[in-house]
Amino acid sequence: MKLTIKDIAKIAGVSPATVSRVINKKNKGYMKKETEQKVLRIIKEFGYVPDARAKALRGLKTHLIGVIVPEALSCAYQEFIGTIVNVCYERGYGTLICSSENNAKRELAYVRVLESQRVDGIIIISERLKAQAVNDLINKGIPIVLVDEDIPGAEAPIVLTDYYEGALQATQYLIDLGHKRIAFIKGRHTTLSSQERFRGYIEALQRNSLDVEDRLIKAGDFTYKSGYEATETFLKESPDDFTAIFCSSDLMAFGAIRCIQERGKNVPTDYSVIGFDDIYFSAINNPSLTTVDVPFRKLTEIAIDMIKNWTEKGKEKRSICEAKLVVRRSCAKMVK
Amino acid sequence: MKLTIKDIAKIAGVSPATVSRVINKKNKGYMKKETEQKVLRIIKEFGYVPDARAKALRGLKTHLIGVIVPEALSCAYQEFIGTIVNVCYERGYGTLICSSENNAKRELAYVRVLESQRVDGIIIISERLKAQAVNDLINKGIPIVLVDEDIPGAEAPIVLTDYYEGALQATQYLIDLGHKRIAFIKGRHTTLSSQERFRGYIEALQRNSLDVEDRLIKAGDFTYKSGYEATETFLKESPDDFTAIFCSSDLMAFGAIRCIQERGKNVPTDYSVIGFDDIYFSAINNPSLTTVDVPFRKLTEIAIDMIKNWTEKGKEKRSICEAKLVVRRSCAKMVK
DNA sequence: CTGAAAGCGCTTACAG
DNA sequence: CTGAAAGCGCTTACAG
Repeated sequence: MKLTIKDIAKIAGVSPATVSRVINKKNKGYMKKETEQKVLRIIKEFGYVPDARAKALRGLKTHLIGVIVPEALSCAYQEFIGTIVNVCYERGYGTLICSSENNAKRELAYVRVLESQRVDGIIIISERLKAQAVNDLINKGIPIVLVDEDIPGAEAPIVLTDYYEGALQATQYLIDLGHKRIAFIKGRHTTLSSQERFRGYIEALQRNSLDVEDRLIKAGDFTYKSGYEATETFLKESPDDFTAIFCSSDLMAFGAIRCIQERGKNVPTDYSVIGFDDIYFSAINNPSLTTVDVPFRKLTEIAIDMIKNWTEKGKEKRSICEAKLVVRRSCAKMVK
Repeated sequence: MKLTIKDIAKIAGVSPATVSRVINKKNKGYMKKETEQKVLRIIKEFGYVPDARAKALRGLKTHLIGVIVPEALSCAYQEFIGTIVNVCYERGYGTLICSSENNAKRELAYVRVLESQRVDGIIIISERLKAQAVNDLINKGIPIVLVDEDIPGAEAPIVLTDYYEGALQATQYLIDLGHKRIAFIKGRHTTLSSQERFRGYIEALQRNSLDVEDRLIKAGDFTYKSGYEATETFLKESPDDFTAIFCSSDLMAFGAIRCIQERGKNVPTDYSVIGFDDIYFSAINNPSLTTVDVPFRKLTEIAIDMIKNWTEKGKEKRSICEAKLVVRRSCAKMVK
């Protein structure tokens, strides 16, 4: 038995328009107190909940925000998703979570879903979406905010984290600890995140007049496994050529640490390891991980506010959040 | 410039009805091939995406599923959320993620949102929602599936994991390893999950004629911190009275392990530790964690299929999934 | 202070 | 094979 505004109107002996006004608190003060009370009582008694779709059809907001992330089962994005859900709730939005699973087709399918649902805005983390697709959406009046990845040519506001500066600090921290030969494991290098982290590493070495050595730089893809394997190679090829490893993600850092430990070496006394992201587990790991914090909540709040206060010229907004070094116990001073 | 079906109809020189038929592949074969082709071409050219809300208003499905979890920032639920998003995609649904953050008011607010959005079904994990609220929803025609927590009196199908059997196996595993004094740390004990895990532990001890000792049983709340603290107490009060700890969650197990390690003892040679959930990090932790796997994907698939194939009598369905012991390296044979 | 009527963007019998 | 018309559940000028 699904109730409509007409049913409530009939029961209350008023018109649907009046019920609507009560619900939306329109004509406040102009309405007879007793009419309002009666309608309110009946709504409550019968458990009537207005149809948001009908409302939205009339031009009102859907109060839904769509989110597209690259992966739903990776730690960092999971924390991001959780944070978005919470911030959306605080701002009065429901959250439609979509994961492209790094698949362009799937991503486009989700974009269509979000468009057809007429969400009030979309937060996108994507390294493969075309500028054209983003601009089409914006031209149709759907606010889009890019997070973490820039899409050249897209006329959408963007919220970034200063990964470059974060990586610079992390590397400098290792250098200050006395490390001169610092290995680096890249993330999925098609991403801006990975490129920026790498850029910060290089810059720090150069500022300190340290050599950038190709054999101390390996490709990875942000996963535990890739961190483990890259470290395995380092350890096999040049075990005495480095004293620290900077990993582009915490997960890779865990892989690196595990690999080192399994070979009977110690972190941080034999090798220092530093990560990036500061996921939940970094504080729990043994040794706890020194890493660079990505301010998920801040990013989310800015992105949602951009959607909430969307204006035509808002398209050009660019916001950059700070990434802070979090010192724990996976790095030690060089003694020799 | 937002397009409607009328715009497309006008451009194509046909009626909205015809456009609708093309989109929904109605009257297949009865339609002139060239009309169909033309309409399709124009839809594509102008990037027209039908309004799902208008469709739904006419009585069609929204293709949206709502999910209510207790916490959005806890590891196990994050994996659950990620899995649900993926399974929903596979089954053709968008996913509206809601987190009650263990707050009854917030949970009810979300229930209203999901109802107002007229989702095709709701998956609920809740220890506090009233049967009345669930039944109201069902009577309004919204399919509900309860997961993990039973709500007595609710006339909704339910999908459970056999935590009792899982805990029984885990405890038996420790006993078979030679452990006779096994400590236990409960989860948030208002949950069925925690109670069932505890019940399995007790049953295993009794089957093996081992004493159930109150001082070896402590309260916890599933978190890392509570696992750490309970272990701290065990170690202080009766360090020689137990040789293994069974924790009601992996997170608590990590806390236990960390606490033991910080006191200079070893896991598993001094104390064996076993967890529950098998979250991603369990395989990565050092030592890797022996635990009981909760089949998230299976649970999700069953729940979504129940929604998809909803019938009146489906309300009585009950499905119980198996929880399997996953042996890793945090438990060892007793030597003394 | 309140109601009747139009209309949001669709789909679907009903005609033809 | 296709169109005109009604209606899904709301809100909002427009009247009164």
